[in-house]
Amino acid sequence: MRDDGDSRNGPDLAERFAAWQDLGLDPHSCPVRDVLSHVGDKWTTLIVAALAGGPHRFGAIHRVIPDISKRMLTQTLRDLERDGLATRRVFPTSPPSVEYGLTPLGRSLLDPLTALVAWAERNHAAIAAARTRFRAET
Amino acid sequence: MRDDGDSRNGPDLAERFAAWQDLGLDPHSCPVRDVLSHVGDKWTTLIVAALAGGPHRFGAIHRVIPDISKRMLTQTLRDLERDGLATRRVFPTSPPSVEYGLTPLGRSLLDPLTALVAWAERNHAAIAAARTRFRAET
DNA sequence: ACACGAGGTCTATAAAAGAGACCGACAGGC
DNA sequence: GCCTGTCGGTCTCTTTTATAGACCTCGTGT
Repeated sequence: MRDDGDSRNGPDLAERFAAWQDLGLDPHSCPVRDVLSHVGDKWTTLIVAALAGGPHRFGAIHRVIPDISKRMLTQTLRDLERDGLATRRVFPTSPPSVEYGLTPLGRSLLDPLTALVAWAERNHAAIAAARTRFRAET
Repeated sequence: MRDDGDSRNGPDLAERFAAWQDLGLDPHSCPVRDVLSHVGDKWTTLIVAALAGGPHRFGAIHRVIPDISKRMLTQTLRDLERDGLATRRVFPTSPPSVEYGLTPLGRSLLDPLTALVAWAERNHAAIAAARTRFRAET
């Protein structure tokens, strides 16, 4: 816990960043980039949010996020399953139903994700204002 | 939806998510999606991390993130500037040099971003293991 | 005069996302 | 028995987005 009383974590992130570079500098072996590319993609966050309250079926997720194509929904769920963040359970009913849920690992992502979402909610007005200002200046 | 009371922030995110839907359900007007699509994109996080330690010049950022094309670097920096997260200062030297830095708003993003990066560092081994397992199963 | 480096832009190509038709199995209506 | 609809996908086609890399302008050092 390196709190120098300054409450700045900028240097913290900068330090880590420098460390990644020293340790190889190869972007392909950088786990942070690999992980963040997932977390950051357009649908992953939304789907994880949708599953945060409990397991949902494929159709239910689709209803909750209407503007995702089935193709992307399937793919994103596969990726989540592959990375151990989500579970996929098939019930041999007819028609078959499939239920997706978060693993403990997936649930552990909710914490930082919620922080990020909270930041977005706090600051979207400021961002919108900045955009308006920027457009006016050019 | 079941609530077994042991997942503290799961319901939190699920609640917010439900609230976004109640409040319009239009994904285009959802500020969180708008903001997260930025934060999540491949380069934004890296560039913000690179600027976390202080302002850097265009070429310096490029040297630190070698595998970004100039085109994407320019574009991502423009977006950060547009959204009020980064500043761009041109020095009339020759050849002209341009310095990019974070605004207070940009620095406020470091907090949640650091949390996310920390999560990625903590869990990338588990994710890699899950991937290996998944590949073996199929 | 020439090449060079800074900070870009432009173009051509590759990768990814989106729309939406289709599928296989079964259930219910007629 | 036949038609229709549902569920959880896959397949194909089109559009969007990213990448690589050539090129540009301007001044400077040699």
